[in-house]
Amino acid sequence: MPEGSSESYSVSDALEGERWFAGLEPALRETILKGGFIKRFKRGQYLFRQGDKVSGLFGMLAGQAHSQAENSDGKSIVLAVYHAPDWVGFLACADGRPYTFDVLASIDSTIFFVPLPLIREQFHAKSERYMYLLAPQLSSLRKIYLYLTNTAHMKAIERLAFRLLDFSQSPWYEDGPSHPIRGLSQDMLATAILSNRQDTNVMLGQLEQQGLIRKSYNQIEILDKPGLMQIARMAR
Amino acid sequence: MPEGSSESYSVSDALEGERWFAGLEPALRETILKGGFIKRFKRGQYLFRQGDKVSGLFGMLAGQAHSQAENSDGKSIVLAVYHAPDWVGFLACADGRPYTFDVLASIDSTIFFVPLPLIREQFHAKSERYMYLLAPQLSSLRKIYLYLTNTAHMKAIERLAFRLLDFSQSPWYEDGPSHPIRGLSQDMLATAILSNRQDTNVMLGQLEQQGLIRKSYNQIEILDKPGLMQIARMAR
DNA sequence: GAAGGAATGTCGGAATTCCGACATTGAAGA
DNA sequence: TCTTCAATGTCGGAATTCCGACATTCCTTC
Repeated sequence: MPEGSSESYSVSDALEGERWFAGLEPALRETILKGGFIKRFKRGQYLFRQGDKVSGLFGMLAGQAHSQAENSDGKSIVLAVYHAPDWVGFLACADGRPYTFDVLASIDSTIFFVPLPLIREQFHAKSERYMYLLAPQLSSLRKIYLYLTNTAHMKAIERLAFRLLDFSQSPWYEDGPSHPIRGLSQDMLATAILSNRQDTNVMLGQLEQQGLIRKSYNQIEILDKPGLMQIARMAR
Repeated sequence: MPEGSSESYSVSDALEGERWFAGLEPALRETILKGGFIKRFKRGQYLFRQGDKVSGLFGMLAGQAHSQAENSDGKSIVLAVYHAPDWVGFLACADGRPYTFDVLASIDSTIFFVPLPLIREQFHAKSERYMYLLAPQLSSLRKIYLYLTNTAHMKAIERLAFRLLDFSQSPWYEDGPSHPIRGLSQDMLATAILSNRQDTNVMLGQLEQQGLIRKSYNQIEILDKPGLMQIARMAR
């Protein structure tokens, strides 16, 4: 994937594949493409941090990012994983309040940045467009309720299967391709399923044994989505 | 608490105490009060069910309701508790999609019902007002992220303390009074903290021993909010 | 006010999760 | 290539959670 070119047509191509962006009016899309610019993030570099003032909206062009939040003990948990061409930062952009969690590049990434003033001008100021900014958040809320309900009575391995599917897809839509999960250690994955590093390591081994995933250093690939769904009790 | 009178001035008084409603323009408040009506629900009666088409917005006048959702095993978990003068049903009213969870009266309740057509006419059709409908949802989303982060590494008793505080207050705002939690069995409470009936029973006994709560049949009263907050690691 | 069902209280053993310790492997930089 | 540090793999005992079983208490209804 050539991620060197910054001509607007390639950015456009990358982002048109994303449902939210593709659903905007052509003129608005054009304005956004003209008003934003490409930023590169090294692995571990923050797009924004918990408590930061809103800076804008981020569109993943290549690479991968993830969100995490810290509790009062200083332990952090991974909340979601973003792949190209997902957009990141809707919540804070929608209500203007500070970001509620960190988002950082899981691996070196290329990201299209749309500054807040442009967002305000195009969405907030034109109230009929405000809902575009909010719709993804409402769907996100529904998804979280579903997550809470489904994982409530699950064993750790079921939560693991559930989360692997979750992390390999867009946080906003159910369907779409399964990306490999890159740049996340088993330790970080463990925080996302309310488990621990050691048990997560063993459970990943079991899933690999069954041919459902392939794991390597800082990376997990989904091989058998239906198989994982069955373990995650999305069937049964 | 006299809940017999249905004259509009008393409904108005009851609902004015709620921040969202109080924040609307006076004319809009008046329209809502005129366009809605009082409904009474017996304990266990549903306001709406998961999958139902949106019917409208519900304002608690007296009593208590709670939301719950069922997983694929048919086990349900309690998600939130609503006291007067909380409003219920924002999410579905906001995006028009079916309700994502059940809401039912925990005890006999008096509720002010605002039909969907009126909501559409007053909020959706006037796009500058649409954000009023959405703001509570965004705050709800932030709260859930906070919840996920905080409860991730907690022991059951800490989650219990956290949830007792949660359930005794409005789902939408941090501050406000601590209501007693009524009509919820220890079994139902257990589902909300990912624990089981037996252990929840013992833990409630411990909290009562410490003078933090008072429990009785189907009811729990918060006696020492700061004490519970400390256990819930909202201090420490 | 008696009967029936739901909710609470209590035990104890099984299953699961937690977590320190230590060896091994992989990646990045000098 | 060598060094260093992060990530993975593996054990085993401690702590916690799960859950069947059964007695008791409380509410509701007839």
